[in-house]
Amino acid sequence: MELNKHYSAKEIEKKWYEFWQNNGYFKPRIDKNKKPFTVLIPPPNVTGILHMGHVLNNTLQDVAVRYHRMNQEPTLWIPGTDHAGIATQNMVEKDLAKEGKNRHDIGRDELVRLIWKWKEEKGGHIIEQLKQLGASCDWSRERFTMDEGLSKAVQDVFIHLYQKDLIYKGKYIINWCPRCITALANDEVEHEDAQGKMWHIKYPYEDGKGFLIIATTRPETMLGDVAVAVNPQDERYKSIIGKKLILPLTNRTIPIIADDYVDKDFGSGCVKITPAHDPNDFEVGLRHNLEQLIVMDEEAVMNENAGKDFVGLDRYACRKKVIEMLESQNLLDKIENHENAVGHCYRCDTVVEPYLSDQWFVRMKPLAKRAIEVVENKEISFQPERWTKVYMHWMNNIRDWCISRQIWWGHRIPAYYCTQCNEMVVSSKMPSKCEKCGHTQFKQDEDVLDTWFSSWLWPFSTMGWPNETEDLQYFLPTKLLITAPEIIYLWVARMIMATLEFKDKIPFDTVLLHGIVRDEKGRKMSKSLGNSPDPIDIIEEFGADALRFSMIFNTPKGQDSYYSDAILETGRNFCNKIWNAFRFMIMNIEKIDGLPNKDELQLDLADKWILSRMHQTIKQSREDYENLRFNDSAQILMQFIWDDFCSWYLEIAKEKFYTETDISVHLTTKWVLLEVFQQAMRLLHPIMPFITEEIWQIIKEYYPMDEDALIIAQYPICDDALIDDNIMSDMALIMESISAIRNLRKQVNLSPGLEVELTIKCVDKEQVDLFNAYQSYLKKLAKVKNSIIDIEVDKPKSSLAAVAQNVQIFLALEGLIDIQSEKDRLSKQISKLESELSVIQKKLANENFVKNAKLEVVEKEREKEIEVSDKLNKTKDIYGGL
RNA sequence: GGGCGUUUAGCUCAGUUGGGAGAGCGCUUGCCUUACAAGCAAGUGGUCGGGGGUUCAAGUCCCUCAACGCCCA
Repeated sequence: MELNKHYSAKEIEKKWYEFWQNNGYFKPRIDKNKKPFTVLIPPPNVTGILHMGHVLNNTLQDVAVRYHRMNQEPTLWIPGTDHAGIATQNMVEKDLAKEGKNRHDIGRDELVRLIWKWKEEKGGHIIEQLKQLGASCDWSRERFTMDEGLSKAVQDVFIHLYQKDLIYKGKYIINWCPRCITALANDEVEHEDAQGKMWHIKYPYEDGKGFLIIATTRPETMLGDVAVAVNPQDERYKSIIGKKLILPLTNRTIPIIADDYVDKDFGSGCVKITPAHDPNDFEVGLRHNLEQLIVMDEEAVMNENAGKDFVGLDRYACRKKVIEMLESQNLLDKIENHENAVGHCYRCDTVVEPYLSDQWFVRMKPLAKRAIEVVENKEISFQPERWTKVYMHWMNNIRDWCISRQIWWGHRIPAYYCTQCNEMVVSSKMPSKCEKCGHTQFKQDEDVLDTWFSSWLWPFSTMGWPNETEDLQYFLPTKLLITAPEIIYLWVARMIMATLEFKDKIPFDTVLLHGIVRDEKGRKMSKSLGNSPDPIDIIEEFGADALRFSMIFNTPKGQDSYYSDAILETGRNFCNKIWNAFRFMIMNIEKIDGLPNKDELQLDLADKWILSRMHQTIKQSREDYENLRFNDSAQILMQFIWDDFCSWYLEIAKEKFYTETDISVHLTTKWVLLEVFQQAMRLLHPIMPFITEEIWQIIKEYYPMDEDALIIAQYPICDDALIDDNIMSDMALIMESISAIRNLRKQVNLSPGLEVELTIKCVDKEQVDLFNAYQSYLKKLAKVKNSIIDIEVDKPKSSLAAVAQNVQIFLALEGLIDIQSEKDRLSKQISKLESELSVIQKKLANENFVKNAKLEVVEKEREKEIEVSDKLNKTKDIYGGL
């Protein structure tokens, strides 16, 4: 078999993805006696293209899914996309704008038709990209939030909640994006600290006797002021409550009122009240029965209520003009710098405007109650655990959810108004007759629902709800949700509430929250910085496996991930290492006919050692996968494959293949190589699915295995009986000795091929036997020609020496050593050992330590004392002998 | 203003009930040794942010200070 010297992912990855898909391996193998392992994809935006955040999120999910699938659990990963109301409509409106048109020119039906067309042609591109990444979703269950079934779910939920009085319509202050021309929910607003100004404005008293100073960061809203409020406890202002002020730039007079909401210590202690343009003022206005004067339109342009000087001005132009006019009238007291958090639309980054309008809301408090309980009683757990507090804090202070959006793309609100008497009916279809006035003409509510209003149903709408399906019975609750903390409120918390309300079940029992992907300087990746590489370019150049491994390896559980081209090399190099180890194995085993029976194996030290190490690795990797510590899993697997298997076992295998003549040794080595390699591929498959499937399938040609594909093969199970501590410690001595010899050689820059003679001074017969039995390892790995191995040996004159555990190793090199540098090296080592020993002895001399510490800790310390002092004496000995 | 988090090697970070400081990358040195130079081998490198406390024992627990980051108001 001819294999390339460098691993090339390109042809291999596509081939295996198709193989998996064509054989239905992504579908769950349902077994009613087993608990399924189900994962819900956080549905990406249908307009989205894959970015590094998706790579991290979906790789984590795929690792979990593949691990559990191999663990023979019925495993299901449900994929899909959401319709992303504002974002998707924006895409099409942008195209329209190029033709000089807007949505009103073409009308609602035509716009919606164009968006569907856009979606069918260009949407869902990200799904194909996820496949390139290797995502093993059950694509036969792919869902879209505007599918018929999911739309039915949205409608049913709306009607149900309305009937339970958990949905209401009303005129309230909401966050308004004047560019998207729609309402936003509180958590769709992103706050950024900005350096702004605080304007101190003089409001003259009606009676002409002086001014009251009002501080504001948004002077343009003063045109909508209907009062000024002070705190009733504020001694400074008690006497003026009830007096009237003249509102500058207008002809209106406004009252001074008292309200506890006012903070005496902030600004001047007097607050202008603008009920139609500030959420706090809105509340004050309700308490005092104040007028709600709207001075802006839906595009944040001042309307006629703002007065003739300002009508038609954009909010910022208006602000400028207000300031200029106040200044010219000498009504501006002072201007201070002031930092405050400014809300921005999460879709288009426009500064949002608090805006009074008619909207639909979900009453959240009643829904939150059980959602708090299931987290409190640990039915649902967040990992890392600290997110529990974040969740609880939000849930305990939850506010009503504004769900209506003034756009056209989305689920239209199932509310109908009689065109005669305006009676409202919430219903799944248009009523035929008004129960109030008998009229037969109705008009549907123009608004659509927030996209999250469909996403929060994802755990059960994807499984066929409102129909009572077998899927719902079997797969709900799902097991693991993997997502980013930024949508813990927008999505995670709401899914918990909805699933409890409509299915009386939790949606999932574990939520893993991961960090964000940053660039090497720690900056968030963003389009505007241009620091976000295209994952597809990376996959095409290096392969999905390399990308996946690098991401997993570099991302500790729950932490941010730092991406740079440098970390990609880890994955690429590891692929190449695996590939070449495999190539070496095939080249050698092809020359050996047959396979031994298991009972014919003649396992030697290295064979038993690598099997021991493998079972330790199996145990550890299982633990790491179970605990969602995938980076640790990646690390120990790399260590096992690269350091133990390649650097030690393969090197020893060379010696066996090249110099041993005993056929049974060759057969045993062949078997161990194949066994360890195929197991290693199983261990690594969740992280690197493609290269492992490729290699495993070829191994299968030489080493029969029952399974048809690695993706569904059994994940290795640790056999504790094969972890042999004696073997481990014998091998450790040999390995340490080899390293020590290599170190000695390096000190005098011996040419790498030159074979040397050694004297090895052991402490007991067992050691002598061990070194005698495995001289061949030393020969291959440390280029040792002959050795004198015994308990009583004369150390050669002028020799380099090293200590490995309690064994002294002498390398005779008469005339070659620089005595002084050797003395320097040894004295450095001696002082290190001395300080180590003194720490130990101090501990043991401490009565309290011996009295209080656990027995095994004290015992360990005593052993250490013997070990270190022994090593110290031997090193001193060598030093003295120079 | 409230909350959460971070601070360990030059860089990015692990370190799970307190008990001998680790990884990857980087750096130094020597090697194209018949799997791999995307490699091999040998090394260098840290008063675990400062201070205080609990304990026989603290990177780990408690208090405090500082810097940075995130979320919410």
